[in-house]
Amino acid sequence: MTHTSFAALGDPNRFRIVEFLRSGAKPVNDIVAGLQLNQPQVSKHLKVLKEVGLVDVQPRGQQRLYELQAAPLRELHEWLERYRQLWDARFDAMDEVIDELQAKEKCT
Amino acid sequence: MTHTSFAALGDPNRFRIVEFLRSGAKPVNDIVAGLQLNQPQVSKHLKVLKEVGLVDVQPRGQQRLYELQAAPLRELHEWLERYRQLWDARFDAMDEVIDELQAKEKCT
DNA sequence: TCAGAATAGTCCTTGACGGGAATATGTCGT
DNA sequence: ACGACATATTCCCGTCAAGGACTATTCTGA
Repeated sequence: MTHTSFAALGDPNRFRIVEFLRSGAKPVNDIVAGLQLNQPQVSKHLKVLKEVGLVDVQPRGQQRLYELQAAPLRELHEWLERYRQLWDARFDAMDEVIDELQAKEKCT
Repeated sequence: MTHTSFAALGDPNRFRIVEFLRSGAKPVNDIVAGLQLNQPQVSKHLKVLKEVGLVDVQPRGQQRLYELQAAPLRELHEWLERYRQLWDARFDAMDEVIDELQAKEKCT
């Protein structure tokens, strides 16, 4: 569901965590140190982000690597695409370009 | 701020209102009827959406037309673009295309 | 100016959320 | 098995936001 992802990103600290994870998977303590947050709250926020699918965990020794997941972000992006006509004057032109790209794709 | 828009869209009913407004500006009562909500809550949600800039009002007789605003949506879209590499294999190719488009733009 | 329609605001209650502090679980090295 | 480290969970509390019901405002038409 799109709006649950929005809700998760609506919290300032979770938003920061997501931005922090953009540069790659990180263990909890990196987030704690990088964003100056307390460890328990980071774990709690990560739990929420995991529940909505925005991140996934993968154990690495005694630490857990949290990594952004493509699917929900792609979903949000697609949702916003449906509103593109509201601001993008080149909307139609852009559409054509995308079609061209996809056509090229099929040739490979 | 991007995360305030996310917060506003995180509420299920506000999300529905935004989707409902995608087809164009509408008076409050249309939203009330279309989404089966009570009028006061719709007004309250619209107030929130207005505060974060997602909608704007324009009086029309005794009713007020609420309309989606491009700026915040474009902002969200741009924010998500920065995460595109996470899911879009054609990311680099797409980047080139965008550059080309912007180059053409300057020529006009 | 009065009635009625469209919308906004207020008061209240309730449930959810975030933060802090302390504690629990789990894992590694020795 | 033990100690140290990394992370998760629990409890408590204060705050905030959403919905319901009611009321207030503003505009229109007669």
